Formats: sequence, C-alpha cells, structure tokens
Amino acid sequence: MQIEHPRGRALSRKEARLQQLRDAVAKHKCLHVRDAAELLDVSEMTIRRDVYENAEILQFLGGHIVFADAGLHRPPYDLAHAAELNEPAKRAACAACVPHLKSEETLFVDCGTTLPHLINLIPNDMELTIICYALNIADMVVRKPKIKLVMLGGVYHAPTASFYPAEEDHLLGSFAINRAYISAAGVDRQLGVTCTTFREAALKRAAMARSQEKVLVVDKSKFGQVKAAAFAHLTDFDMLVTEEGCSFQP
Amino acid sequence: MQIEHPRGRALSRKEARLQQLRDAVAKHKCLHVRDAAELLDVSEMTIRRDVYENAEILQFLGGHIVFADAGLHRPPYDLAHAAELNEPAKRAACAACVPHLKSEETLFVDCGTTLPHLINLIPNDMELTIICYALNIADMVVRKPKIKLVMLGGVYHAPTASFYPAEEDHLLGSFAINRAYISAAGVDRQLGVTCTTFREAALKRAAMARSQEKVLVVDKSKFGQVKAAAFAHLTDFDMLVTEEGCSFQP
DNA sequence: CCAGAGATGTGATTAAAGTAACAAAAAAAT
DNA sequence: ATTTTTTTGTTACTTTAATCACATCTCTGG
Repeated sequence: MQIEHPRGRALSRKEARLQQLRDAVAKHKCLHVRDAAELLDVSEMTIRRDVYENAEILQFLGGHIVFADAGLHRPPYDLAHAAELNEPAKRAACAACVPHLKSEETLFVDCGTTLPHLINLIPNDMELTIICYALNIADMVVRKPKIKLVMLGGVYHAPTASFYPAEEDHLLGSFAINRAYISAAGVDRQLGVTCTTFREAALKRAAMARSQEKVLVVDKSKFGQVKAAAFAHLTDFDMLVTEEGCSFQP
Repeated sequence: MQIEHPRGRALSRKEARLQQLRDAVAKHKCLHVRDAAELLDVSEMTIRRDVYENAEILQFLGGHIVFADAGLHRPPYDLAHAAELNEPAKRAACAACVPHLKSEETLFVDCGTTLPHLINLIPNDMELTIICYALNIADMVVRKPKIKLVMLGGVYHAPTASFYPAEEDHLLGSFAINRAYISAAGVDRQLGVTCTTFREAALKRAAMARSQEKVLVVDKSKFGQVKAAAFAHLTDFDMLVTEEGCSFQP
C-alpha cells in the first residue's frame, strides 16, 4: 500500500476536515466532540476516528478535544521542571512581598522560578511599571492589565528563559527603579549571593545599581548554597524575604 | 456567617491540600482525579469538592483536572480573538514560505497573527537565528530547540503584543539579516503596504533596511485595505506570499 | 470534655464517554 | 459501468465519570 499525497488538486474531504478541526481547537483551546461533530457536520464517531488517527496532534480529554502536547510534555522553558521544587515556599516568599507594593512605582523583576509568583499575586487593579528580562516573567506580566511592561531584549538563554543584551554596561542607564526584586540560586554568609551564570550576575548588578531599594527574594533552601557567579553581599540588600516573611537589614 | 482567614498559624488541612493540588496541576498540566486522590491521600470525592469550590482556578475535563482558564477565556494578548480571522489562509501563506527556508540563516520575523504559523511550521531540526520584537512570536520560537532567538526589547504594546524600543534609529545596526518576513494590515496598489501603528511601521522599515531579502506575507483579505501607517511599497519586497503561493517581483 | 458545624468517606445511582461490529455510502481503480 | 477499497454512520454495548444521600470523622469553641 502506498499513500498518495495530493499536490495541486483540492484536499480530500478528510484532510480538509482535519484542518478545520485543528483550527477550531486552536481557537477554542478545547472543543467538545458533540460541538465538533456539529461544526464539521459529521458524526461524533468520525470526529473520534480523526482524532485517533492524528494522535500526535490532537487528543481526547473526557469528551473534549485538546492539543496533544497539552497534557504530556511542554518544553517551553528549561525551567519547567525546576519550577516544581519548593513551589509553596517560593509562593509564600512572594506573598510576603505583596504588602510592600505601592501603586505608581517602577519595579525591576529578576528571572528564575520564584518571582513569577509575585507577578501572579499582584492585584489586578494596581498600576505599576515592571522592567524585566525573562520570558516567563513577561508572560505573566502581560496578563495584568494595569501594568506597564518594559522588556530588556537580547539573545535568548534557555536555561534561565532570559534575554541577555550584547552589552550590559549602560543598558539600564535610562531607567530609574524604585525597587528591584532579585532572586538567587545561593545565599552564603561568607561568599555572598550567587547565581549560575555570569551574564545573569552582570544584569542583576546593573539593576541593583539603578534601584532605590534592593529586595532579595529566596526560599530558605537557598541558604548555604553556593553557585559560580557571585553578584552581591547580603548587606547590599535592604530587605530579605523568604517563606517565613520579611527581614529588614540594619 | 463569617470566614476567618488563618494568619500566622499553619494552614488548615483543606487549604494546604488545595495548594498542593494547584502545584500538581501546574506541574502536570492535567491531572486525573484518581491520581490526585492518591497523591493527596484523600478520596476522589474530596478532590472533586475541592475543585468545585475553586471553580475559578481549577476545572474538570472528563476526569482530569486542568486550570480553569484553559478552555474559557485567555486574555494574554489582545490579539487572541483577531487571530481567529482567516486562520487557514494565514497558515497556508506561511506554509508557502517554508520551502524557501535555509539552515544557518538569520531571519527577521514581524509581529501580528500571521507569522506565528510560520514559526510553528519550521522543522524542529532546522538551525536558524530569528530576530523578533513580538511576544507571541518569541513564545513560539522558544519551543524550537535549534533556533537562536534574539528579542528586541522595549515598552510593551498590548494591541500588537510587541515591544517598541525607545529609539528605533540604529537599533538593528548590529544585525545583518538574510531575510525579513514582514506582515501587514493593508496592501494597496496606490498607497502601498500599511499597518496600524507608527511605531510598528518604523520598526518594519528598520528591519527591511538591514535585510538582504524582504518577503511580505499576507492573506488576500488584506488586499485593498488601507491603514494609517504606510511603511513600504509593494515593489520594495522581493517576494509576496499569500495563501495562493509565492510570487516573485520582477 | 462535649456539642455542633464543617469536612471527608462510602456505596448506590445516573449520566456520559469510549468501543466495537456491522451496514451504508462515497471514492478510487479497473 | 462495476468492482474494490476507503470512509462514514448507526446501533448496541462497556467502561468511566459525575452526582447524591447518608454515615463517619475531625476540628473548634464553650
């Protein structure tokens, strides 16, 4: 048996239907078999067969059709599985930051898997300006209607889901930041605050230099950890926030 | 009746469970009641009740728990509902671009709802460098493992899901682009190629100026349309691609 | 410690989704 | 045109999910 692919001629009924189906699912994100059958004017059984024959694209989820990758593997950022670690602690730390937020301020928000929770927790009616350089942060900020978002561009670095500019030097020169929310991969009393890459460290330093107030947001599992790139001392921060709350620096 | 929210003390069993549940769903994107019940060591019924009581966050989809917004409203970009218009035509136009792609090239990809399809259609093993300034484009590119992504940052503009820099002038000065894929909101024989905002027009022009080859990708519904910001003539493009295929310029 | 409200579990019941087998229709090939 | 193959629809059937009512348990405040 051999499969002939149609070239110039019109698509077969089946192919056309499948394309329509994909479009409909893309549009609604989730489509019931019943509705799909009505929409494409075929029986539910036919819809089911179409989906099964294209299991790589479409999938059933209890009577509804969704894209196949929805439930399985999602590799948007390499962060995806690192995000799972200590999530409750990370969210708790971010929750402790929320009471200190003030409308009309300009904030810098660092990359990583901690601070997206902070964005999530910002009240929808709060007017802020947020400067960031990580794609996962931007993706969250965009969902907040009243926030003005500034993205520092550059080359994408998948492990941190961040963009790093050609020259960090006077990148932030035109910004004045009220508060910088900085995350870290390690906090050590002797070796200071560290992260994994040097580009990241440079950007963090640049942001801190242009900020009135510096806030370090980490869950306590980071204490005692040491990573390659040191970017600050604990005393450089005005506030330290963990899942146990805020502590002001002397 | 009044609801007391726990402050300092430990969370109630129910609250803790709900948090765990949210985390688990965030992690797996889609979790079966049976697994959730086993994971949290409660009965399926309890899981069901938890989900119903938090209908704003979680939702059932045929035995599986997913985030509530998955099937209903998703307001990440204002584009979301404009994207539905002429989707098949847009995808077809992008499909016609695919055969011309060459590995190792540097491409500029414009904003809008047309070109995300192009990113989607790029083979996973093709090595490219893509320069963009729209969040929806970046979100797609990130899913392609072999593509190097460069993002031009700036202030976010929701209607186009794009970032516009402080000064467009010599923004692209350090880039040399093999091919620029440009979209448009209007194509008119007399008034040329147009889009809705002037910032966007400026960026398109800048990209075209730094590109070897300029490709206009539009579905035919754009023909005859005229929008406020003109940025090029049809003759400025080396190729015009619609759902009916490519046409080379003389 | 005990009363009472809220939370959780259990099993029966109902509704819905998934499957299989076969008949009918359409398309392709001869 | 007619045979063959593919596609689609229908029905009955099996499995799974959702709901309900009630019993049990667990906190909390007096």
